[in-house]
Amino acid sequence: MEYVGTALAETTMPQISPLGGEPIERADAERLAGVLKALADPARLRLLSLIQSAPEGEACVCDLTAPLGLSQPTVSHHLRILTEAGLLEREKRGVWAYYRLVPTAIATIADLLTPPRKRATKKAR
Amino acid sequence: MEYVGTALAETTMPQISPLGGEPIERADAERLAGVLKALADPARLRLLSLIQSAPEGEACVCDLTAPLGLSQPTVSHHLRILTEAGLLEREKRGVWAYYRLVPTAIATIADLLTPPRKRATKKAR
DNA sequence: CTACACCATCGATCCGCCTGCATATCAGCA
DNA sequence: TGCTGATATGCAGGCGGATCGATGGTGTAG
Repeated sequence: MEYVGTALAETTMPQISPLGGEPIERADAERLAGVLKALADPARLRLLSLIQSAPEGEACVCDLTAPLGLSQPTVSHHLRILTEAGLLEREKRGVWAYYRLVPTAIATIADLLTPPRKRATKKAR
Repeated sequence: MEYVGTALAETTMPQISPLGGEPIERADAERLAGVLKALADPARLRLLSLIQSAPEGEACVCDLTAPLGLSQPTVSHHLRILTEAGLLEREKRGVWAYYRLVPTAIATIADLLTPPRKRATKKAR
Protein backbone atom coordinates (compact mmCIF):
# COMPACT_ATOMS: atom_id res chain seq x y z
CA MET A 1 0.00 0.00 0.00
CA GLU A 2 1.80 3.06 -1.16
CA TYR A 3 1.07 6.45 0.22
CA VAL A 4 -1.46 8.19 -1.95
CA GLY A 5 -1.30 11.63 -0.44
CA THR A 6 -3.82 13.42 1.65
CA ALA A 7 -7.24 12.64 0.32
CA LEU A 8 -8.37 16.06 1.36
CA ALA A 9 -5.94 17.94 -0.86
CA GLU A 10 -7.65 20.70 -2.78
CA THR A 11 -6.73 19.07 -6.05
CA THR A 12 -8.23 15.72 -5.19
CA MET A 13 -11.29 16.76 -3.25
CA PRO A 14 -13.87 18.29 -5.54
CA GLN A 15 -15.71 21.42 -4.61
CA ILE A 16 -19.00 19.64 -4.87
CA SER A 17 -21.46 18.62 -2.25
CA PRO A 18 -23.64 15.50 -2.28
CA LEU A 19 -26.41 18.00 -1.75
CA GLY A 20 -25.29 20.30 -4.50
CA GLY A 21 -27.25 21.10 -7.59
CA GLU A 22 -25.80 18.59 -9.99
CA PRO A 23 -25.78 14.84 -9.39
CA ILE A 24 -22.42 13.87 -7.99
CA GLU A 25 -19.95 12.10 -10.24
CA ARG A 26 -18.94 8.56 -9.57
CA ALA A 27 -15.28 9.41 -9.03
CA ASP A 28 -16.13 12.31 -6.74
CA ALA A 29 -18.44 10.10 -4.73
CA GLU A 30 -15.67 7.57 -4.23
CA ARG A 31 -13.21 10.19 -3.06
CA LEU A 32 -15.62 11.71 -0.59
CA ALA A 33 -16.68 8.27 0.59
CA GLY A 34 -13.05 7.42 1.15
CA VAL A 35 -12.55 10.28 3.57
CA LEU A 36 -15.86 9.63 5.31
CA LYS A 37 -14.89 5.99 5.69
CA ALA A 38 -11.83 7.10 7.61
CA LEU A 39 -14.11 9.04 9.94
CA ALA A 40 -16.78 6.37 10.26
CA ASP A 41 -15.16 4.37 13.02
CA PRO A 42 -15.67 4.78 16.76
CA ALA A 43 -12.03 4.23 17.60
CA ARG A 44 -10.89 6.82 15.09
CA LEU A 45 -13.46 9.38 16.20
CA ARG A 46 -12.24 8.95 19.74
CA LEU A 47 -8.65 9.28 18.59
CA LEU A 48 -9.42 12.59 16.92
CA SER A 49 -11.21 13.74 20.04
CA LEU A 50 -8.42 12.65 22.35
CA ILE A 51 -5.74 14.32 20.26
CA GLN A 52 -7.72 17.52 19.94
CA SER A 53 -8.29 17.74 23.67
CA ALA A 54 -4.72 16.87 24.57
CA PRO A 55 -2.62 19.52 26.35
CA GLU A 56 -0.77 20.88 23.33
CA GLY A 57 -3.29 19.62 20.82
CA GLU A 58 -0.97 16.75 20.14
CA ALA A 59 -0.46 13.25 21.48
CA CYS A 60 1.81 10.28 20.98
CA VAL A 61 0.74 6.69 20.55
CA CYS A 62 1.64 5.76 24.09
CA ASP A 63 -0.86 8.30 25.42
CA LEU A 64 -3.69 6.91 23.31
CA THR A 65 -3.63 3.16 23.81
CA ALA A 66 -4.88 3.21 27.39
CA PRO A 67 -7.90 5.52 26.91
CA LEU A 68 -9.01 3.57 23.88
CA GLY A 69 -8.46 0.14 25.37
CA LEU A 70 -6.85 -1.05 22.17
CA SER A 71 -3.47 -2.56 21.53
CA GLN A 72 -0.61 -0.38 20.38
CA PRO A 73 -0.47 -1.88 16.86
CA THR A 74 -4.18 -1.28 16.44
CA VAL A 75 -3.87 2.33 17.53
CA SER A 76 -0.97 2.85 15.12
CA HIS A 77 -3.12 1.36 12.39
CA HIS A 78 -5.97 3.78 13.01
CA LEU A 79 -3.61 6.74 13.20
CA ARG A 80 -2.21 5.72 9.86
CA ILE A 81 -5.67 5.61 8.33
CA LEU A 82 -6.47 9.07 9.64
CA THR A 83 -3.14 10.45 8.49
CA GLU A 84 -3.51 9.08 4.97
CA ALA A 85 -7.00 10.54 4.85
CA GLY A 86 -5.48 13.94 5.51
CA LEU A 87 -7.08 14.36 8.91
CA LEU A 88 -3.94 14.01 11.02
CA GLU A 89 -0.32 15.01 10.63
CA ARG A 90 2.58 13.15 12.15
CA GLU A 91 5.78 14.52 13.62
CA LYS A 92 8.52 12.28 14.88
CA ARG A 93 10.46 13.71 17.81
CA GLY A 94 13.02 11.31 19.11
CA VAL A 95 11.40 8.01 19.83
CA TRP A 96 7.93 9.43 20.02
CA ALA A 97 5.54 10.13 17.19
CA TYR A 98 3.26 13.08 17.84
CA TYR A 99 -0.02 13.39 16.04
CA ARG A 100 -2.09 16.53 15.68
CA LEU A 101 -5.19 17.52 13.74
CA VAL A 102 -4.80 19.04 10.32
CA PRO A 103 -6.39 22.42 11.05
CA THR A 104 -9.17 22.74 8.50
CA ALA A 105 -9.48 19.13 7.40
CA ILE A 106 -12.67 18.20 9.20
CA ALA A 107 -14.18 21.61 8.57
CA THR A 108 -13.64 20.96 4.87
CA ILE A 109 -15.62 17.77 5.10
CA ALA A 110 -18.37 19.56 6.99
CA ASP A 111 -18.51 22.16 4.23
CA LEU A 112 -18.79 19.46 1.59
CA LEU A 113 -21.75 18.00 3.44
CA THR A 114 -23.44 21.33 4.00
CA PRO A 115 -26.11 22.16 1.40
CA PRO A 116 -25.11 24.96 -0.93
CA ARG A 117 -27.25 27.41 1.01
CA LYS A 118 -29.58 28.98 -1.47
CA ARG A 119 -29.91 31.77 1.02
CA ALA A 120 -31.58 34.07 -1.45
CA THR A 121 -34.87 33.76 0.39
CA LYS A 122 -33.62 32.14 3.55
CA LYS A 123 -33.64 34.56 6.45
CA ALA A 124 -31.01 34.09 9.12
CA ARG A 125 -32.87 31.56 11.23
CA MET B 1 -30.30 -6.38 12.48
CA GLU B 2 -33.43 -4.87 13.85
CA TYR B 3 -34.58 -1.40 13.15
CA VAL B 4 -33.17 0.98 15.69
CA GLY B 5 -34.93 4.14 14.70
CA THR B 6 -33.48 7.22 13.13
CA ALA B 7 -29.95 7.51 14.36
CA LEU B 8 -30.11 11.23 13.98
CA ALA B 9 -32.92 11.73 16.44
CA GLU B 10 -32.17 14.48 18.88
CA THR B 11 -32.40 12.10 21.77
CA THR B 12 -29.92 9.64 20.35
CA MET B 13 -27.42 11.95 18.72
CA PRO B 14 -25.42 13.76 21.32
CA GLN B 15 -24.71 17.43 21.07
CA ILE B 16 -21.03 16.74 21.07
CA SER B 17 -18.45 17.09 18.38
CA PRO B 18 -15.40 14.90 17.88
CA LEU B 19 -13.59 18.19 17.96
CA GLY B 20 -15.32 19.41 21.05
CA GLY B 21 -13.65 20.27 24.27
CA GLU B 22 -14.13 17.04 26.14
CA PRO B 23 -12.96 13.66 24.87
CA ILE B 24 -15.86 11.92 23.20
CA GLU B 25 -17.56 9.08 25.01
CA ARG B 26 -17.43 5.58 23.66
CA ALA B 27 -21.17 5.31 23.16
CA ASP B 28 -21.34 8.71 21.49
CA ALA B 29 -18.51 7.76 19.18
CA GLU B 30 -20.35 4.63 18.14
CA ARG B 31 -23.54 6.50 17.37
CA LEU B 32 -21.80 9.15 15.32
CA ALA B 33 -19.73 6.51 13.56
CA GLY B 34 -22.92 4.68 12.72
CA VAL B 35 -24.36 7.66 10.89
CA LEU B 36 -21.08 8.41 9.17
CA LYS B 37 -20.88 4.80 8.08
CA ALA B 38 -24.17 5.24 6.31
CA LEU B 39 -22.69 8.18 4.45
CA ALA B 40 -19.33 6.61 3.72
CA ASP B 41 -20.34 4.75 0.60
CA PRO B 42 -20.10 5.99 -2.99
CA ALA B 43 -23.42 4.48 -4.00
CA ARG B 44 -25.24 6.07 -1.08
CA LEU B 45 -23.66 9.46 -1.65
CA ARG B 46 -24.80 9.30 -5.24
CA LEU B 47 -28.26 8.26 -4.13
CA LEU B 48 -28.54 11.28 -1.88
CA SER B 49 -27.32 13.49 -4.69
CA LEU B 50 -29.69 11.99 -7.23
CA ILE B 51 -32.69 12.32 -4.95
CA GLN B 52 -31.83 15.86 -4.01
CA SER B 53 -31.48 16.92 -7.61
CA ALA B 54 -34.62 15.13 -8.75
CA PRO B 55 -37.50 17.25 -10.07
CA GLU B 56 -39.59 17.37 -6.91
CA GLY B 57 -36.74 16.56 -4.59
CA GLU B 58 -37.97 13.02 -4.49
CA ALA B 59 -37.37 9.86 -6.46
CA CYS B 60 -38.59 6.28 -6.56
CA VAL B 61 -36.41 3.20 -6.74
CA CYS B 62 -37.08 2.66 -10.42
CA ASP B 63 -35.55 6.06 -11.19
CA LEU B 64 -32.38 5.29 -9.30
CA THR B 65 -31.24 1.87 -10.46
CA ALA B 66 -30.22 2.95 -13.94
CA PRO B 67 -28.09 5.99 -13.00
CA LEU B 68 -26.29 3.99 -10.36
CA GLY B 69 -25.77 0.90 -12.45
CA LEU B 70 -26.81 -1.29 -9.54
CA SER B 71 -29.52 -3.92 -9.24
CA GLN B 72 -32.88 -3.04 -7.75
CA PRO B 73 -32.36 -5.09 -4.57
CA THR B 74 -29.04 -3.39 -3.99
CA VAL B 75 -30.55 0.05 -4.41
CA SER B 76 -33.36 -0.84 -2.02
CA HIS B 77 -30.73 -2.01 0.44
CA HIS B 78 -28.86 1.28 0.30
CA LEU B 79 -32.04 3.30 0.61
CA ARG B 80 -32.90 1.29 3.67
CA ILE B 81 -29.53 2.05 5.23
CA LEU B 82 -29.94 5.76 4.56
CA THR B 83 -33.49 5.76 5.88
CA GLU B 84 -32.58 3.97 9.08
CA ALA B 85 -29.75 6.43 9.56
CA GLY B 86 -32.31 9.22 9.49
CA LEU B 87 -31.06 10.74 6.26
CA LEU B 88 -33.99 9.78 4.04
CA GLU B 89 -37.71 9.48 4.52
CA ARG B 90 -39.93 7.11 2.59
CA GLU B 91 -43.46 7.64 1.30
CA LYS B 92 -45.38 4.90 -0.43
CA ARG B 93 -47.74 6.13 -3.13
CA GLY B 94 -49.43 3.34 -4.99
CA VAL B 95 -46.82 0.86 -6.11
CA TRP B 96 -44.06 3.43 -5.97
CA ALA B 97 -41.93 4.27 -2.97
CA TYR B 98 -40.74 7.86 -3.02
CA TYR B 99 -37.66 8.85 -1.10
CA ARG B 100 -36.67 12.37 -0.13
CA LEU B 101 -34.01 13.93 2.02
CA VAL B 102 -34.75 14.61 5.66
CA PRO B 103 -34.37 18.38 5.60
CA THR B 104 -31.73 19.11 8.21
CA ALA B 105 -30.25 15.66 8.65
CA ILE B 106 -27.00 16.11 6.80
CA ALA B 107 -26.61 19.64 8.09
CA THR B 108 -26.80 18.19 11.58
CA ILE B 109 -23.93 15.88 10.83
CA ALA B 110 -21.96 18.74 9.38
CA ASP B 111 -22.54 20.70 12.58
CA LEU B 112 -21.35 17.79 14.67
CA LEU B 113 -18.13 17.73 12.69
CA THR B 114 -17.62 21.46 12.78
CA PRO B 115 -15.21 22.60 15.50
CA PRO B 116 -17.12 24.02 18.45
CA ARG B 117 -15.89 27.57 17.93
CA LYS B 118 -15.38 28.39 21.60
CA ARG B 119 -17.96 31.08 21.31
CA ALA B 120 -17.52 32.18 24.89
CA THR B 121 -15.27 34.90 23.59
CA LYS B 122 -16.16 34.50 19.96
CA LYS B 123 -18.96 36.81 18.86
CA ALA B 124 -21.90 35.04 17.25
CA ARG B 125 -20.85 35.31 13.60
C1' DC C 1 -59.94 -12.62 -11.47
C1' DT C 2 -55.51 -12.57 -13.90
C1' DA C 3 -51.50 -10.52 -15.36
C1' DC C 4 -48.11 -7.20 -14.70
C1' DA C 5 -45.08 -3.69 -12.58
C1' DC C 6 -42.73 -1.91 -8.44
C1' DC C 7 -40.56 -2.82 -4.32
C1' DA C 8 -38.77 -5.37 -0.07
C1' DT C 9 -36.76 -9.39 1.79
C1' DC C 10 -34.03 -13.76 1.77
C1' DG C 11 -30.08 -16.53 0.91
C1' DA C 12 -25.48 -16.86 -0.75
C1' DT C 13 -21.04 -15.17 -2.18
C1' DC C 14 -17.20 -12.22 -2.13
C1' DC C 15 -14.41 -8.75 -0.29
C1' DG C 16 -12.68 -5.39 2.90
C1' DC C 17 -11.66 -4.11 7.51
C1' DC C 18 -10.90 -4.27 12.66
C1' DT C 19 -8.16 -6.47 15.86
C1' DG C 20 -4.30 -8.76 18.18
C1' DC C 21 0.05 -11.36 18.27
C1' DA C 22 4.51 -11.57 16.63
C1' DT C 23 8.17 -9.23 14.62
C1' DA C 24 10.86 -5.54 12.51
C1' DT C 25 12.63 -0.76 12.75
C1' DC C 26 14.57 3.08 14.97
C1' DA C 27 16.32 6.30 18.58
C1' DG C 28 18.54 6.96 22.93
C1' DC C 29 21.71 5.34 26.29
C1' DA C 30 25.26 2.65 28.98
C1' DT D 1 28.33 -2.38 20.51
C1' DG D 2 24.50 -4.00 22.97
C1' DC D 3 20.14 -3.08 25.51
C1' DT D 4 15.73 -0.95 26.24
C1' DG D 5 11.62 1.39 24.96
C1' DA D 6 8.41 3.55 21.39
C1' DT D 7 6.34 2.71 16.73
C1' DA D 8 5.44 0.56 12.57
C1' DT D 9 4.55 -3.51 9.77
C1' DG D 10 3.19 -8.56 8.57
C1' DC D 11 0.16 -12.02 9.15
C1' DA D 12 -4.15 -14.22 10.14
C1' DG D 13 -8.79 -14.88 12.21
C1' DG D 14 -13.32 -13.28 12.35
C1' DC D 15 -17.07 -10.24 11.43
C1' DG D 16 -19.67 -7.09 8.84
C1' DG D 17 -21.07 -5.24 4.48
C1' DA D 18 -21.87 -4.82 -0.70
C1' DT D 19 -23.83 -7.19 -4.34
C1' DC D 20 -26.95 -10.13 -7.03
C1' DG D 21 -30.54 -13.69 -8.24
C1' DA D 22 -34.69 -15.53 -6.67
C1' DT D 23 -38.80 -14.95 -4.23
C1' DG D 24 -42.79 -12.86 -1.96
C1' DG D 25 -46.09 -8.97 -1.33
C1' DT D 26 -48.93 -5.47 -3.06
C1' DG D 27 -51.23 -2.22 -5.90
C1' DT D 28 -52.98 -1.37 -10.76
C1' DA D 29 -54.73 -2.36 -15.24
C1' DG D 30 -57.26 -5.13 -18.25
